[in-house]
Amino acid sequence: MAVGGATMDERVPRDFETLRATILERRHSLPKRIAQIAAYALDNPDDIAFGTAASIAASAGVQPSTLIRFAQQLGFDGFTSLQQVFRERLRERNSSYDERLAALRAKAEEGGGHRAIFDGFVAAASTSLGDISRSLNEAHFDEAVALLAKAETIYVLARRRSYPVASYIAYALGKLKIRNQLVESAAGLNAEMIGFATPRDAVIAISFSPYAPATIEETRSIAEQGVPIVAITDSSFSPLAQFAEVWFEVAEADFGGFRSISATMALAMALTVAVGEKRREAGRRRKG
Amino acid sequence: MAVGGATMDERVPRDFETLRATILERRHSLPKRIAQIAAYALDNPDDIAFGTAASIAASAGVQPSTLIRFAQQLGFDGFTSLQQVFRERLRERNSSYDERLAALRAKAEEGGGHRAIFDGFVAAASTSLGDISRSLNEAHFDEAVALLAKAETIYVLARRRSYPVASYIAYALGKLKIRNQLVESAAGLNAEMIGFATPRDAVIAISFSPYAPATIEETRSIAEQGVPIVAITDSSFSPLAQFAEVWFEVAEADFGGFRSISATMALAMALTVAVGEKRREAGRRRKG
DNA sequence: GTCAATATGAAATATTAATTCCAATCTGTA
DNA sequence: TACAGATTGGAATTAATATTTCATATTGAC
Repeated sequence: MAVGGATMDERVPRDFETLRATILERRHSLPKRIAQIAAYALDNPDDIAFGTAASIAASAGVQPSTLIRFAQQLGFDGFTSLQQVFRERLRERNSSYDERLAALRAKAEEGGGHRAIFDGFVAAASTSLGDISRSLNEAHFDEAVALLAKAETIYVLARRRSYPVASYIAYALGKLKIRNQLVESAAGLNAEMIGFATPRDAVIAISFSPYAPATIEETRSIAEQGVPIVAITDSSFSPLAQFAEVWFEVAEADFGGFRSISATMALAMALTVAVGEKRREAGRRRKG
Repeated sequence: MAVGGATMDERVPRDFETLRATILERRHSLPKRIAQIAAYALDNPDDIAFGTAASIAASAGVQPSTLIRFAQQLGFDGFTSLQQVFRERLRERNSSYDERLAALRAKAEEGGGHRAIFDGFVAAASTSLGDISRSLNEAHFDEAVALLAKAETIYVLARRRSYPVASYIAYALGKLKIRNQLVESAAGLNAEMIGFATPRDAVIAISFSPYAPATIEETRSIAEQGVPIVAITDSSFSPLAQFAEVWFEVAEADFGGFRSISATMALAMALTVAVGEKRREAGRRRKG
């Protein structure tokens, strides 16, 4: 019908930035209450995204009907469609890193030069760090630190892609004078090495899909000896999770088929240093 | 009524992480359709935040009533209160990257326990990535890639703190089917290993202050054989710089006496993958 | 100051969405 | 195989929310 068509003739802002620009442009020609809700909308976009017409109107100090008139003045056919724009904004913000990564991937694939590859890895690392920073469970972290701090020897277990992390942990533990054993015998003596572990020791096991069979097997075996295990892995379905006293799920972004390990590294370093701190504290208490 | 009180007694997850943990914990004891919506919720948290019960149920392939039962099983009194948790998550996420980084750093500095240690390492890694992203010399990068791409064997040389980077490079080169040799003989045969290198090979040497003497010594020795060297190090005064055809200066931020290695890792991965790309291209040209 | 046009408030209504209910189906057990 | 209990689907009901309407107030031009 023609009436419906009429509203479509106007340029209805489809994204937040356009909407924002439109509001700012018309700001001075808007009636008082409409201007009031307009200002509120730009100041509290999240409230518009999630609130109800009634709750938003109340917060802004106007009537719900005013809110709808505001939406209509901008060319929307009601509050609901105006709200969509505010919701879309949140969704996009949220996925901006993923999109950036996707863009870089595309650029690298179509031959955007080496710089694109480099940027891609930096972006993957940043994304992973952001994710882990949001998702780390503090209680688990404390638990893991406590468990590792009281271990006589910390065994470190990892293969393939995770091996660099293990070697870094071993290096850092060594610098902190914490007895540790990196399980990586070239002579094939891993089983024997693991055999020495007792329940007074502890294990850090690291493995990501596709899980290196050797890591799984060794973790199982050492778990059966009653040695407590801290696992760093990539999903709750990981075979490591079932053996572990505490486990961390780390989601690393990938680029060009290679996953970042920055988040895992950051977690590993934090664990190591926190264990060192805790030991120092404990040592001081014993002496003092 | 007592029924209402009963639901409040249970620990209702108030934040997304707790909710997530609760779901994962009960995952196996949930009925089929409930488990289905549970998996959907964790995979598509944004949809839960924005959708209606009907739309979400349809996307997940269940009935709206199932969605409500799911919420109730978790202790919420309905879908609406479950949804609040998902919305809150989006609001929190929303704060900008820089703001969060600044917050992390502040918190880490004022020493707020274990979480602060973790935040400190994340902040250090993020800072380092930002720095390298700004300072990387593209021409040097291209040069290094060209040099490495035409090598018969790539020797990788690093000790101590840099060793994890070397082992990761070796792993990645291996996956890309690029012949390489990680110089790390436990049997003390490094000198012999290096002896095989010719000017048709190439070296990636990584070392940061305080430079591991072995790395320096081996790099000198291999340079004298006329093998071209790409170095990753931390300043122009680095002893590695003088031997290298191309060298990168990487400034890593530190926390608690431990430097990040995220930037070095990102550079290493980018170099590796770029070399792989270049070889693929060259291969195609030769065949086509 | 009066009038018309515009804007606003508040309640009524229409719409949409969440929740409940009950019959049907599945699952495990005797 | 029969049964009880749990689970599920789908319609009916209830609650909530957006929108419309209309009376009232405000504004600006003459």
